Amino acid sequence: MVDKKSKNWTGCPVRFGMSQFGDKWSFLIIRDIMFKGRRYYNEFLEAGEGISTNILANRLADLEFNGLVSKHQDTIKRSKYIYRLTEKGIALMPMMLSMIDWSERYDEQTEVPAEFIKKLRESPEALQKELLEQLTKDSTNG
Amino acid sequence: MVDKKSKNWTGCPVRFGMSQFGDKWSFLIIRDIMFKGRRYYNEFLEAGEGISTNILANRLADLEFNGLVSKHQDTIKRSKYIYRLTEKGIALMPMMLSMIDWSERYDEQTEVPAEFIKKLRESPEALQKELLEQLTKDSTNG
DNA sequence: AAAATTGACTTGCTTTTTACAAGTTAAATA
DNA sequence: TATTTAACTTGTAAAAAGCAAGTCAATTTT
Repeated sequence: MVDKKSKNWTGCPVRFGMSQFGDKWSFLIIRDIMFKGRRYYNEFLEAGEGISTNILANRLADLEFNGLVSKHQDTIKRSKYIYRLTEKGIALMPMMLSMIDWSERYDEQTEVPAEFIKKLRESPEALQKELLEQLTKDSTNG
Repeated sequence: MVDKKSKNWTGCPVRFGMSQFGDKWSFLIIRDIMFKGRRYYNEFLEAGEGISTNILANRLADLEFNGLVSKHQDTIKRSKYIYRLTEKGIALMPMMLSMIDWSERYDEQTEVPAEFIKKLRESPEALQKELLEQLTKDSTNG
């Protein structure tokens, strides 16, 4: 959990960030939506890192509560819920890309595609625009 | 703790990042060194968020183990230890600055100085260079 | 030189979170 | 009508965090 109760987590920007999305699983969920096109509870579960169902539900609720993620019923299949990044969530993209850039440098076993990293370093604006379109286009649902 | 045992945390850059610095306290320690000029155990303790002594020791050890932070005896007062960011740690600056930029936007009670945020948005290179000099100059010790 | 203090932890114990397995519920198929 | 799918919830054990107190070496003070 990312702290809710406790004192005052506003003010300092790093502390504020931590209170909004500052735990491992939140980052991974944001990654899944932002870069992997995942949008359903099920898809997050199958992400590979093995998050537990209760933790996932909890983190999605936190992220929604903090306004980073929105939750809507799927219009076609009403038993499903679509999770999306809000504008506030999408605005984390530069931070996420910086992290990716860093990890590519320091993880010897990085799996970041060479093409992606090249684009990130040579024309970050273009890459960001591309990713943003992916996030926004959104296949009619919700 | 930021996971040590468990499977394979390399590969995915977000997952890798989480394994290297992916918890609240680690971020706050990095902030303290990077932006507040703190370098001693004591100074981290007094940071205001109230980290426990054992957790602080543990996180510093993790960060050192991961090569983000270095630890050296203070040359003047040998009972003290100086903690610094390594190059690898310093390389997180763009990510930290992106987070600060984001928080300034979304935290209504942000305390980021207007001057700082202006510089960050108008001439990020210059700001980064300034901050870097602060980190590198380093008052003769260690 | 002895006593007190500083600085950086470590230890023990309680509380809070996380992880894992199993169960529930509504909606959509078969 | 009976299954299956999708998204959770609940219960419980294990791990991590938080808190207070204690250790220990290097200063400083008396």
